[in-house]
Amino acid sequence: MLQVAFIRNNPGLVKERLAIRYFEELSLVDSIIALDDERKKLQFEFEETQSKINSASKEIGQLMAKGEKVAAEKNKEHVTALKLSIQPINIKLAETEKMLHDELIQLPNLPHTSVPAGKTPEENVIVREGGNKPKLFSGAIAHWDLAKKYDLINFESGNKITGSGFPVYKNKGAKLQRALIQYFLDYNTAAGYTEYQPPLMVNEASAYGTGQLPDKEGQMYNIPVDGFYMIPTSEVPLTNIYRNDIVKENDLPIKMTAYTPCFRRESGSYGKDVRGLNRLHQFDKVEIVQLVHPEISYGVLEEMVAHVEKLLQSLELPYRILKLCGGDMGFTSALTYDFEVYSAAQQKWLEVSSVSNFESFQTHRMKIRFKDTNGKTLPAGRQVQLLHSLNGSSLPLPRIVAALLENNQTEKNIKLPKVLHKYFGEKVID
RNA sequence: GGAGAGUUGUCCGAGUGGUUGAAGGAGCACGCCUGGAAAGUGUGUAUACUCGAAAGGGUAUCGAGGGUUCGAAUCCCUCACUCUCCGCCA
Repeated sequence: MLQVAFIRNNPGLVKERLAIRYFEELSLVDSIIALDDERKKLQFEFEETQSKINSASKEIGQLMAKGEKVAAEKNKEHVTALKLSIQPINIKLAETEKMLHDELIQLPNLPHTSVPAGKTPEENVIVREGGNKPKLFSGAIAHWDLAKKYDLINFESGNKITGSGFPVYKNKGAKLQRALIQYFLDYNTAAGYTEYQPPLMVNEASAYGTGQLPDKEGQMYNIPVDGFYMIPTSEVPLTNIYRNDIVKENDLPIKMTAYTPCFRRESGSYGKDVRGLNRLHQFDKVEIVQLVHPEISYGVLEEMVAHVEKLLQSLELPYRILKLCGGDMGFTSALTYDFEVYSAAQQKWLEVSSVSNFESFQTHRMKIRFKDTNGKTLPAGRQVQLLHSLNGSSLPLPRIVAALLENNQTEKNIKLPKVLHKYFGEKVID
C-alpha cells in the first residue's frame, strides 16, 4: 500500500508512474488526496472535542474527591452535551477513513524508473540469456510422456484422489523431488538465508499483508470454517513472520528461505498451458525472501537475480531473464525480473521465478519497520522506518523437472546435471 | 472436545473505576564521576495519527473487537492466544 503522505506530496509523480503500468483509475489519486483532506479536518475536529471531554471528566474526578457534588453534576451535563455533539463527527470520520482506505488499496505499487512501459508480456525486455538449447533426437517426447515412460509421475491417480492439477510423484520421480528440494535449500542457506518451515495455511491478516487479499482472493483455496487460506507461496507466511515488528538495524538484512507446497486455484487456466507439470494446483517450491534497509534494496534485487541465475546455471538449463514491463508486473511490485527456462520437447519457455522488489508496499501494510540505531539524537518518530521487502523463487519444482526431463532425455534414459548426482544418488533416471 | 488460570511498555513486574502512557526493578542510550573500567550518580528510553515554522501540544493504544460509565488497564460480552488438569491422538 502506498503512503498517503507520499501521494500528497507527489501527486504528479504518482500518476506518471502509475501510467507506466497502464493503470487506468488515475482519478483515484486526486480522490484520495481530497478524502485525506476531509479526514484530517474531521479528525482535528473530533480530537479537539474529545480533548475537552477528557479534561472535563478529569475535573469531575477532582470535584468528587473534594466533595463538591453539585459542581460535579453540572460538569457531567456539560460532558454529556459534548458527547452528543461529537457523535456525528465520529461517524463521519469513520466513514471517511473507510472510503480513503478502500481507495488506497486499489492503487498498485509504483514502478521503478527503470521499468519499461508496456501493456502485455510481449513488451517485456529480455535482459540476457544463458545456457544452450539442447538438440533433441528425433523421437524426443514431452515430459508428461517421459513421466509415464519411466513411471515418475501418475497424473491419473491424482485426478482420482483429488482432481486435476494434483499429480502423484512416484519412484524416481518422488526421489527427484526430494533431491531438488534438498539441493535448493542447501544452495540458499549457503548464501546466508535462514531456513524456515512455516504454516501452510494462513489467516486473513497474513493474506492481506502480502497483498493476496483483497486482490487475488479467487486464486487462493480457503477454509471458511476456520477463516484460513492455503498459501499460494511461502512468501506469505515468511514475510508475515515480521508483521507488526520493529527490528534493530543491526539485525538487517533478514534473509529467509523455505520449502513449502503451494496451492493455487488457477481459475481460468485451461488447455495446453496446463498440460503435465506446466501449471498445477499444488506444487512444491523453495522461496527466498529478504527484508532490507531501503537504501540498498535495488542492489539486493540484483544480488538475488544473480543468485537465482547461478542456480539455474548449475542445473545446466537454458534460461533467459526478462525485465517485466509496467503492464505485466504484479500489483505489489516495483520492479520484477522473470526467469524462464526452455523446455526443449515442448519448445516452450516456462516461467520459473519472479524476483521482485516491493519496496515498502508490503511492509507498509504489515508495519514491518526498523529502528535506526545510528541516529540516537534524532527527533522521536524519525528513527523508525519501513523496511523494503523482496522475494523470488529459488526454485519451483515442477517446471524445473519438466525442463530437466525434456532437455536431458536420450533414447534410453534421462541424464541428470552433475550438481544433482550427489543429492539424487544416481546420475541418470532409467 | 471439557474444566480452570492467565495475556500490562525491550524484559520482569505493580495496578479492581478518577491528573496511569501507565509505580518499581532490570536492560539500553547519553552525561557526571574514574588514569581506565566496575560501582555510584543524573537524565532519557513505545507506536500510529494529528496541530504547529519551531518549541511544544492533542487523540488513540495495557491480547483483539464491542459494551456500561461523566470517566476503564481496572466492570460486562465476544473472539484469539498461553498455561494447568481431564479426554482424544500422529
